[in-house]
Amino acid sequence: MARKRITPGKIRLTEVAKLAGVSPITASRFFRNPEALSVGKRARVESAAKELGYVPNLAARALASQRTEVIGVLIPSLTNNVFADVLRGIYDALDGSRYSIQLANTRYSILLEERLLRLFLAQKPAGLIVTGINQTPDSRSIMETVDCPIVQIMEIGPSPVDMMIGFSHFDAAKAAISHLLAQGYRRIGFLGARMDPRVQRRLDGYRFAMTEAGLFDLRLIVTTAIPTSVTLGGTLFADLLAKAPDIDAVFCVNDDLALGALFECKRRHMAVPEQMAIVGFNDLEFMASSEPTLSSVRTNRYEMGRNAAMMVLETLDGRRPTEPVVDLGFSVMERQSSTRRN
Amino acid sequence: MARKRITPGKIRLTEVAKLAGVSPITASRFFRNPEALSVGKRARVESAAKELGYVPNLAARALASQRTEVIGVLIPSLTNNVFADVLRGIYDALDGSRYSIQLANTRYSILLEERLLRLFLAQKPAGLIVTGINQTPDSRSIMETVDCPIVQIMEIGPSPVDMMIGFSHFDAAKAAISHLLAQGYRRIGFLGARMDPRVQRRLDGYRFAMTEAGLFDLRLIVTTAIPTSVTLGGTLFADLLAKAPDIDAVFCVNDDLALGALFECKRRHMAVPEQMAIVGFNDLEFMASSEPTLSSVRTNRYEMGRNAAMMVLETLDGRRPTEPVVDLGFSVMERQSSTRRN
DNA sequence: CAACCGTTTGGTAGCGCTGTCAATAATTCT
DNA sequence: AGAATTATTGACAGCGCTACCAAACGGTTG
Repeated sequence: MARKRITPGKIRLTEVAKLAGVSPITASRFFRNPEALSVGKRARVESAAKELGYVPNLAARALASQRTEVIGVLIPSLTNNVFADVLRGIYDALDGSRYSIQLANTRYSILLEERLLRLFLAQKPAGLIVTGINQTPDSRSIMETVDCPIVQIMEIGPSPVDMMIGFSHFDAAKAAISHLLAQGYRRIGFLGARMDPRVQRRLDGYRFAMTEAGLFDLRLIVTTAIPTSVTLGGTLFADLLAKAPDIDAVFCVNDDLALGALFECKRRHMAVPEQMAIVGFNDLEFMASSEPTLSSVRTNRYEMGRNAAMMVLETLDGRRPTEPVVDLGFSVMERQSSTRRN
Repeated sequence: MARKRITPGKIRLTEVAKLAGVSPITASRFFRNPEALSVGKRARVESAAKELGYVPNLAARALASQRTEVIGVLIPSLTNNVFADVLRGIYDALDGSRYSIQLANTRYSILLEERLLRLFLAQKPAGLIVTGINQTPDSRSIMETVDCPIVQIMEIGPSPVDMMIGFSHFDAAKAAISHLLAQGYRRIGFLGARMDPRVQRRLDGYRFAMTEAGLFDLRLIVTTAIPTSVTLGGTLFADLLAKAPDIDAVFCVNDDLALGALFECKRRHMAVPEQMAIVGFNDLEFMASSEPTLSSVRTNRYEMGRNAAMMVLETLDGRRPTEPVVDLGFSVMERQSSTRRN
C-alpha cells in the first residue's frame, strides 16, 4: 500500500497556524483577507509566518480555490517595440500585486490566438488581456462566456467583449495626413508593412483623408506583409519612389519604416523636409532626436498596458471601472521632417 | 459537516479514464509518458481525451507531483531591445513544449533579483534562466542548493552555477577597439550608459586595448548611470566632444547610443567616418541600413535565448548538454561608419 | 434572563492529479 | 517447459490549501 509521503522541513500553512496558535483555516484567511481576523490573531499569524519564512503553495491554493492568480496576456509579437512598451506597463501595474502574468505570443494569427485562449481559460485565469478587436467568432464567444475580467487593448471599437482600452488608428492616421496637408504637401505616399488589422485601419484613415482632399491615388500606396524593419523602410520607400517619383511626402505606418525612409532620402541626397516630408507612427524615443527630427503620431503604449492591467485589478477588487471603454487618444508630433520652412 | 463540492460538467482525468476503460492512473500516464502504455490503451485514452475535450488541470498536477512545468526567467529590463531578442529566443524554444515561462524583471538590482529568486524557487520551477554572473552571494548559494537546471545567460565566466551561455563582453569591446585602431583611429572615445556589469566589462575591454596601444586617456571616457536611449547618445557624445574635442572615433556600448552619436555628428556637420568614426554594440537591425551604415559588434541574442531554453529542456529530458558553458562569440561588423576611405 | 444578532473561529472534506508500491500480463532466457 | 525478467496496469493515499457549514463568542435588546 501507499506510504506517507514525507515532506521533511517544509513549512506549510499548518506549521504557521500551529506556531501562531490558531487553526489552519484562520491562518489561511490571514493571507487572503486579513481584515477578517481579530487584531490579535492577525499579528500572531503574521509574525509566525515571518519567523518561519512561510511561502504559500500556489498550486495548492489554485487547486483548492478553483482559481489562479494569473493574468493571461495575448500579444501578437515580442519583437515589436510597441508591445515591449505595453508589456512594461502591464508588468509595472501588476508589480507588487499578488497576480502574475502569463504571456503568449499569437504571432498575428487569430487561429493561434484562439488556441492559446482555450489553453489559458482552461487554467481559470484571474483576468485576461488580449490584443485588438479582431478575434475569431469562436474566440469571441469563448470570451463572452468566461467570467473573468477581459481587456482588449491597442484599439477601440463598438462592442467590447468586456473592457477595452486603446485609440482609433483610423483617426490617428487621418490626423497625420491632415497635418501633412496643412503643411502644403499634396502627393503623400503611404508605406505599410505587416498589414495587421490595426495597420489596415491606418491605411483606411489615410485613404479617407486623401480622398476627402481629392488627392487619393493608388500609386501612392506601397504595402507588404513582411514584418517591419528599418531596412524594409528604405526598400519600400525606394519602391514608392519608383512608382510615384513625384511624391513630396510619405506617411509610414510605424517609426522603423520612417527611419528607413529617412536614411534612404539621405542616401539619395533628398532634403528632408524640403523635398520630402516624412511622418512616422508611434513616436518611439529616437524620433525626437534624429537629424532632422522626425514627426510621428504619439500613442500612449505604456499607459495603455498599465491601465489595462489596472482595469483588470480593479474589477477583481470589485471596483469595476465606470467606463468600460477607454480612448487613450494620440497626438501628432509635428517635427522638422514634415515642417515646411517657409 | 462539509458537503460534496459538486463540479457539474467538468471533465476530469477520471472521466477520460472511464470512457477509455482504463484506470485514472493509466490515463494520467498517457499525458506524461505515452510510451509507457500499450498501443491499444494509448489510442483509447487519446481518443477519449479528444472526444471529451479534456484539458489537464495544471494546479492539481503541480500539487500532486510537487513540481511545476514553469521555467523562470529573470531579466533586468523589459525595455531593452537586447532582452526582447533573448526573450523571443526563449519563447520560440519553449513553444510547443509543455513548459511555460514565468518572467520577472530585476530592474538591474541584484537585491530585487534575490527576492524574485526566492519567490520563484518557492514554487518549484522546472528550470531557471538568469541574467549575468553577478548575483548576490545569497542568490548564488540558493541557486546552488536548488536542484533544477539553471542557465546563466548574456555572458560567460569561470564558475557557472550550473550552465552558462553568452560571450565575453571584454573581448568584444577589445575587438571593436582593435578594429578602430587598425583603421588608423587614435583618439577613440568611449560612451557608456546604464553601466551594468556587462557594460562595465566592455569598458574594461576598451581600457585594456587602449592602454596596450599606449593611447589610454581618462578624458576619452564619458559614462552615466542613466538608462540608454538615442537621445542620450547625442547628449553624451556632445559631452565627450566638450571634454576631448580632438577625438577621431567613438565606441558606444550599445547601438542606441551610436545612433544618437551619428545624429549629433550630422547636426554638427561632422563627416562620418572621415572626421568621426562610430562603432556601436549589439548590431541591432537598423545599424546595417543607416546612412552611413554603422559598424557594430554583433551578438547572437536570439540564439542565446533559444539555446539557453534548449539547454534547460535537454537537461529536463535527461540529456544534459556535454558542455555546460557555451561561448556564443561575437563578430565585429565593419561598416561605413568606421572605415577610412583611403 | 432568555432570545437574538453579527462577528470570529474551527472541523471536515475534497479540489484533480500523481508517487509509490504491488499485482498482473507478456516476453525472454536457460 | 519452467523460471526469470520486463512491460503494463492498478489501488491507495495524499500533495497543501480553501469552500462550506457550524459553533462559539460577545454584545444587545425586550
